[in-house]
Amino acid sequence: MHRWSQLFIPTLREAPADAEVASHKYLIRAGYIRQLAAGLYSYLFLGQRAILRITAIVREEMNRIGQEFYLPALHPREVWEASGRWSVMGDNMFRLKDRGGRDLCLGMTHEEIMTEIARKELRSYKQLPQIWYQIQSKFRDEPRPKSGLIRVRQFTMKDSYSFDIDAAGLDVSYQKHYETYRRIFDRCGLKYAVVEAHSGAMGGSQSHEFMVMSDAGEDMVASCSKCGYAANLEKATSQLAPAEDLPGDGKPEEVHTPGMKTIEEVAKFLGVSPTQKIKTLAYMQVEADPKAPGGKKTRPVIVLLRGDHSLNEAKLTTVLGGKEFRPMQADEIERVFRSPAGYLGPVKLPASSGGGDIGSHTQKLLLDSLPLLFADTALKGRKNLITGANKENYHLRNVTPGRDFYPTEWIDLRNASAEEGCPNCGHPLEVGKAMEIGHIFKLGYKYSKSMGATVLDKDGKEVAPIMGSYGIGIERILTSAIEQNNDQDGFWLSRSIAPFDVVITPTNVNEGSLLQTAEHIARQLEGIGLSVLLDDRDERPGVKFKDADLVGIPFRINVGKKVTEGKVEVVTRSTRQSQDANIPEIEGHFRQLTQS
RNA sequence: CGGGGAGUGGCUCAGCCUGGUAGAGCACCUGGUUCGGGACCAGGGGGUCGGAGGUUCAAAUCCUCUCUCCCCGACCA
Repeated sequence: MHRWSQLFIPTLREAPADAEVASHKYLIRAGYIRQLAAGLYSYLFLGQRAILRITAIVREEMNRIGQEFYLPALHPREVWEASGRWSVMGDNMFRLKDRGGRDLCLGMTHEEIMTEIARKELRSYKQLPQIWYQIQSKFRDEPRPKSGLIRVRQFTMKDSYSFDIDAAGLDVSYQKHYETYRRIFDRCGLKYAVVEAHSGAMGGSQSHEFMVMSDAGEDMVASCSKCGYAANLEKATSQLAPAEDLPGDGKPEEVHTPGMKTIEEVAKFLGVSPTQKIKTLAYMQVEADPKAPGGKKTRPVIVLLRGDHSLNEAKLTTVLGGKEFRPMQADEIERVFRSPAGYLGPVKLPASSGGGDIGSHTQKLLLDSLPLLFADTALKGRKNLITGANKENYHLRNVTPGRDFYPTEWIDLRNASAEEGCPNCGHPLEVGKAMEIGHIFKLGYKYSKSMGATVLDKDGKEVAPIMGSYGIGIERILTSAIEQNNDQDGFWLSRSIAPFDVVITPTNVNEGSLLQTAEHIARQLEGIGLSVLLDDRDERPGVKFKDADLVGIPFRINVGKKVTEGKVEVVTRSTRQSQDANIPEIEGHFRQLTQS
């Protein structure tokens, strides 16, 4: 048994001023962690015990489907050059040089290292499938570490990688992870949602995120309480109530809108709803091109949305095949639209397809740099809309898509929002903040092909294995548990991940009999496999109760006055329910408690 | 990187505007009284006021530069 008086559990009465979210405050106050620098934390005794219990669960479940490796955190540049990510990762990667001047980096993830092993060692389809995993530190030079352990620069990740001969095999590996993740998070006692995730530009056919709904989170999730639909807002879609069109059959005509630049101003001025307007957003796609001046090639990207909608940048990234984009600058807007911002619209705008006028000679020669015009599906089938006239102080009315302009593509580009209909069942969606604790991802051939990993298939042909990658943020299991289980006095963890199962609090250690009884109970409970923290400190009962409430241990036994009647109090931290138990029956009492 | 805030003992903070012997509460050490929800009394230890430079007879306080941390945004395979 562990005796509190001998341990280092530096609890704090007050939270440090710079802690904002519950998990940050309580991890510090409960003596789990201490900060070393921005985004870098030391895990003290209780914190490390909780982390160890979490990793034990993860390891146990992962061992059912995969094999644990241990990989270097320090990687040579060449491996990351091979996948192309040495440059892609930019400032997010910690980089250093060894004494010989060779470039190294600290691993942000381990796709490259695992694929390198596969490349060198896997020869035949007969060796597939493989699932390899590790539980290890990852390093990311975050632009802004925050919220205690939620976003940090060094953290522990369980990451696994699957190698299969074909897509059907990948489906199986993916499904195994899906189920394993559910088991892991269930065992950790978390309430979570599995959501469809944005899979990025590169070959990601399928991706799920495991999310804990929490205001401390950094993602937004749209969910339907009726049918269970849930998706990251980056990916979520919705059904819209039909919007009313303005009456008439007229052709586009200019209206004078002096100084009216925003959707709201124009709508109010003309007495229409923002839903009857087209919002025109001007972006510039940016691509590296050694031949172009400045090494960068740009192309205008124009996005049309219903006036009351907002652009989902993740969706636009997907449409652009992962290329970067940024808002157009004023001079670029003038050049493309021949109009200042505030009066932009798609009518008579040269674009890469559709029937609009193709402008000047030079533009024809630069087909490649013609603007891309994407229109959100919410505009499809609408008529008589209002939009900018590409002329200062003028807008156009009676604009009908498909007649007055022709988009390059109709595509879903808007953010779904609360109260819009679930795409599956139409029930109003809910949108809330969430913290990502796990992510499973079908990588496809990105790494095996770029790094040249191949095996021979049964026809003796060289083929690249198809890969998946699957991550769990170990610390985030702890932080999300605290975010969802805390009150004024502290937090409580599920027994599976708490540093101890039970804390025993003799109210006065100077009464020898109380301490002896507490020790006796401790030994008995350890006999049935519970881990016990005995608070043998010579402190007043109030202090010990406050600390016991603070540090996340799910059960407490008060050994006090009632010992004379042969009883102790058993308190369940989450509910604060207290029950008297006869000392000789304490084992049975706990057997029951810990089963439910 | 843009915007905002903060660095004074281990923690929370006052003092700064208006320059003049560094403070409080909690924590810690000693003794005593207490002992079921963060006790009380008495005594005590601990701070080059983030750092550098400057102004001044004199700087925690005024000026310049700089470092660090937090929050919002941008960013986030």
